[in-house]
Amino acid sequence: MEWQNFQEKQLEEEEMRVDMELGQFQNGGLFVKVMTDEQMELLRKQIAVYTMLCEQLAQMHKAFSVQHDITGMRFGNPYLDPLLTSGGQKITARQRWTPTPVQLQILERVYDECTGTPNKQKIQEITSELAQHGQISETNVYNWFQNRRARIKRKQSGGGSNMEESEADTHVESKNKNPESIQLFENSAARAEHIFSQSPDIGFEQLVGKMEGPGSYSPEWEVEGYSML
Amino acid sequence: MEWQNFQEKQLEEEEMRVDMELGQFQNGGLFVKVMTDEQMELLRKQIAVYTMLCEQLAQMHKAFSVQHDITGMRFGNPYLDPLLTSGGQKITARQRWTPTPVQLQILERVYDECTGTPNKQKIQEITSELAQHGQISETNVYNWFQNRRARIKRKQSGGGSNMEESEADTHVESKNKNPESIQLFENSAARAEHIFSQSPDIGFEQLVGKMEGPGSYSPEWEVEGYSML
DNA sequence: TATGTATGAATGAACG
DNA sequence: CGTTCATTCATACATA
Repeated sequence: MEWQNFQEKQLEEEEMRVDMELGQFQNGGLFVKVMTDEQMELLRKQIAVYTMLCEQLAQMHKAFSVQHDITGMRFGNPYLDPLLTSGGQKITARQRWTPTPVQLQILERVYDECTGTPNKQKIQEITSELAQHGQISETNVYNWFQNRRARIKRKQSGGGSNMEESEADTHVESKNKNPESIQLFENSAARAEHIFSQSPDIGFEQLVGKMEGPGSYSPEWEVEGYSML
Repeated sequence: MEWQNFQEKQLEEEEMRVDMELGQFQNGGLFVKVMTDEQMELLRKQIAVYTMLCEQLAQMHKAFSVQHDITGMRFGNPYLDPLLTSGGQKITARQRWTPTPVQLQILERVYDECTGTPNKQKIQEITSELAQHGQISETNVYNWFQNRRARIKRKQSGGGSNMEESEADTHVESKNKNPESIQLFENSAARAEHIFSQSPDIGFEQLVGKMEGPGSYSPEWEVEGYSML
C-alpha cells in the first residue's frame, strides 16, 4: 500500500535524525549514544503509549480476524474472542495465584467444615495459615470460596436436566445464541476484509503475532542490557 | 486491583534497573544515559515495529469507527448490540450491562469529581450523558457507584497484603521459558497503565487521534530533539 | 502446536 | 451500605 512506503520513508528519516541529534562520543573504546534523563523519560512514555495502543489495537485486529474467518468459512463458531480485559482489565498480562497442593488441601478441609459463609475474620485466619505454605492473599482466599460455592451450586442445579448455559458448555456452539452479534461482526468482517485482505501483509501478521504470543518474544525485541519497557 | 499494585511495584523496580544498567556519567554538566550502537539499533527496530503496528491498526480503527462506534463497544460483547439490531429476535438478551470504555471513562471521572453518593438528580444526569455512548439505565449507574464505593472501601480496610512477589517461589510457573522477555513486555504494560493511571482505556481515543492527526503531535509526544514517529 | 478444561479474578446485580 | 450471588473473562495446564 501507499502508506507503507510512506512509512518506511519516514522511518529512514527518523533513523537519521536520531543519529544526528543524539550526542555521540567515545566511552571506553566504544562509540555510544547519549540521552538526558528527560529524553529517556519521554522515550519511555512514548513507548508505553505505543505499547498500549498496539495491544489494544492488536486485539481488535485479532477479533476481527476471527470474525472474518468465520464468515469466510463456516457457520459454526461464533465464539467471540474474549478480550479487553474488560476494561482494561485489561489487556495486561495478569498473573494469577495458583494454590499449592497443600493450600488446596487446607482450603477444602475448611470448606467442608464451615458450611456457612466465611466472614472476614475467618478469611484472615485462613489466609495466615495458608501463608505458611506459600504466597497468598486474603483476596485469593475470598475468591476461592466464592468460586467454590458458585461452582458447586451450579453443578448441582445443572446436573439434572438442561445444562442451561453453564460455563461448562461455554465452549463452542453454546455461544451460537446470538445471531445479532454475528451479524454485527459480519459487517465488521467486511470492513476488515476491505482493509486487510486486499493487501497480503505478511509482515504485519507476524508482528501482531509477536504481540499476542504466549510470552516468548523474539530476542530482537529486547534491547540488550536493559529494557525500555 | 491487587495485581495493579503489584505491577506498579514491578514498574518501580524496572525503572531503577534501567538507571543502573545504562551507562551513566556526566556530560557537559548533565547526567546522561548511554547506549551502544547495538542497543540503539535494537531500540530502533522495536520502535519501528511499534510505529508500523500502531499506524496500521489505527487506520483500521478509524475505518471501523466510521461504521460502528467501535470504541464504544467491547469486542467480545454481544450484549448490548442485539437491542439495537433490527430483525432477529434477541433470543436470550443478556441481562447484564457492561459499560463501554467510553462510559467507564466518564463514570470514573464523575466518581473522582463528586465525592459522596450521587443523588437521584445526579444519577439521571449521568445516565443521560452515558446513554449517548450506549445502552444504559439509571439502575446501571446506581449499581456502578454502589459497587465502586463498596469495593474501594473493602480494598482499603482489608489492609491488604497482595501477591507482592511473583509466585516464582510459591508454586512455580515452569511455563516461563522466557522470563526476561515476558517481563519486558509486562513492564511495558504496567507502564502504560501507570501513565493512564488506573483507567487503561482512558485516552485511547485521544492517543489514536494523535496518531492520525494532521501532523502536529503534542509536545509531550516528542522526545525533545527528535521525534519517534 | 492446537484445542479443551479447570479455575482465579473481575464485576453487574441483588439481597438483608 | 455491606455482603453475597451470578456471570463472564482470562490464564494455567492438560491433552491430542
